[in-house]
Amino acid sequence: MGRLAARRRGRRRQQDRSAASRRRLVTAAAAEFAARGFAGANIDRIARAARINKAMIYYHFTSKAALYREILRDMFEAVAVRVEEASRMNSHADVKVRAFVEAIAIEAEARPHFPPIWFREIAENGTHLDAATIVHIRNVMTALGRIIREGSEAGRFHPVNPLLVHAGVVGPLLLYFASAQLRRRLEKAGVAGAAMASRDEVVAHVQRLALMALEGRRT
Amino acid sequence: MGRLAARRRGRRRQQDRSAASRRRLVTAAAAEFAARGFAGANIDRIARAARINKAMIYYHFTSKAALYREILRDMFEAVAVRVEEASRMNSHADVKVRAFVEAIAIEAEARPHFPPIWFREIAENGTHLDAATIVHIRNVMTALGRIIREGSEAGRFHPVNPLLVHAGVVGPLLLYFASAQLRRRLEKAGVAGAAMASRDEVVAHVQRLALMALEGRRT
DNA sequence: GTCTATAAATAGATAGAC
DNA sequence: GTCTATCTATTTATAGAC
Repeated sequence: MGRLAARRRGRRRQQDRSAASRRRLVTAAAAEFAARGFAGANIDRIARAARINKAMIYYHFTSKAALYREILRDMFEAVAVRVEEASRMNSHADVKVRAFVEAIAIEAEARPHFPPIWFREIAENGTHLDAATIVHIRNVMTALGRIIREGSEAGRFHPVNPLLVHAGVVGPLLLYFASAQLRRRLEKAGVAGAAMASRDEVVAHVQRLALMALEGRRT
Repeated sequence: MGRLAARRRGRRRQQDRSAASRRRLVTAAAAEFAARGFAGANIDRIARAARINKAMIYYHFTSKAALYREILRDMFEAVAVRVEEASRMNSHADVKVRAFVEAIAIEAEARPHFPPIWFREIAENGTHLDAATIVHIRNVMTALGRIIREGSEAGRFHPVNPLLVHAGVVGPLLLYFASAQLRRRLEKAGVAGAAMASRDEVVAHVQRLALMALEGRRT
C-alpha cells in the first residue's frame, strides 16, 4: 500500500467525520428552531448540542438564516416526496386519501421538528420560505388535488375544495403532534384527558373525517 | 364649580388617556407577538406602533414576559367565555357543537393574533402559560366534553374522545385563520387555490366534520 | 477543518428629570 | 404619568492562528 492510498484513506476519514458533525449540527439546529423559533434559537446552544465549535456552523452555513432555510427545505421535500408517492399508488382514491393522511403522520413522527416549525412558519407568514420550499408545498397541494379529482371523476367523491380537505387533515395532525409535550404538561396541571389519545386513534379519526367529507351525503 | 371638581375632572381625563394608551400598547404588542413570536418581538417596535414611550411599557408591565402573559390570559379567557356560553345554550347537542365551532371562529376573527400566538405557544410547549391561563384552557376542554356527553346520553352522539373532536375542530380553524396571509403569498407564488376558501365555507365544513364524527356510522 | 478571541450590533431594562 | 439617555447583557458573525 503506497503513501498515496494512505493519504486518500485519511482524507476519507476526515470527510466522514465532517459529514457526521454536519448531520449532528442540522439535527441539533432543527430541535432548537422547533423549540424556540428562529429568533429564539441560539447559535451557541446549537453548537453545544451538536458537540461542534460555534465557528464551524459558519463554516458549513453562511448564516443562521441559511441553516434554518435548509431545514425548512428538507422538511417540505420529505413531506412532498411521501405525499406524491401516496398520490401515485396503484389503488382507488379512498386508499390514497388514507395514505395521504398516513404520509403526513409518518413525516411528523420521523421529523418531530416538522409540526412545531411549520406552525411557527405559518404564524410568521412564511418569512423564511424560499422558492424551492414553495415548490415542495405546491407539490403537496397538487398531489392532494389529484387524489380528489380522481375520486370524483370515478364517482366516489364529491368535488370538495382541496384546501378544505387539506385543512381538515393537516390541521388536526399537526395540532396533535406539535402539542404532545404541552398536552402532557396540561394533563399534570389538571386538564383531564389532555394527553389521552394514541397516534393510531388520531390517524384513524382523521382518515375517517376526510373520507366522510369526501364520500358522505351533503348536509 | 369648585376647584376640587375641576381637579377631579383633570385626573379623569388623564386616566382616560392613560387607559387608552395602555389599550394601544396591548393591541400593538399582540400584533407584534403574533407576527414575530415572544423572542422575536421587539419592545422598541411595540412602543413605536402604540405611539407611546418605551419606558411606559415598563410603567404598565414589569417585563416583556408579563406583557405577553397578559395577552395570553385575555385571549384564552375570551375563548373560554364564548365556548362556555355555547355549551350552556338551551338547545340540542348538535346545535351546541355548531356553536362551539362558531365560537372558535368568532374569537379567531375578533382577535387575529389568537391563532398565530396559540400556534407559537404550542410549538414552545406552553412555556409562557400561567395558572390562570391553564384554567381557561381546562374550561374549554370541559365545555366540549360536556356537550359530547350530553349528546351521547341523549343517544344522538357516539361517545367520541373529546380530544379527537377538539383536534378536528380547532386544528382546521386555527390553520385556516393563522395562514391567511401566508396562503395569499403562496397563491401569488403559484400555489393554485391556496387562498381559495371563504370563512363561511370553512366554518360550515368544520361543523359538518364534527357532526359526522359524532353522529355518523362507525367505519 | 477546527479552534480562540473578539468585533459589532441589538435589545431588554432602568435611572432620573419633569 | 411621561420622557431622554444610558447601562448591561446577549448574540450573530468573523478574523486569524493552527
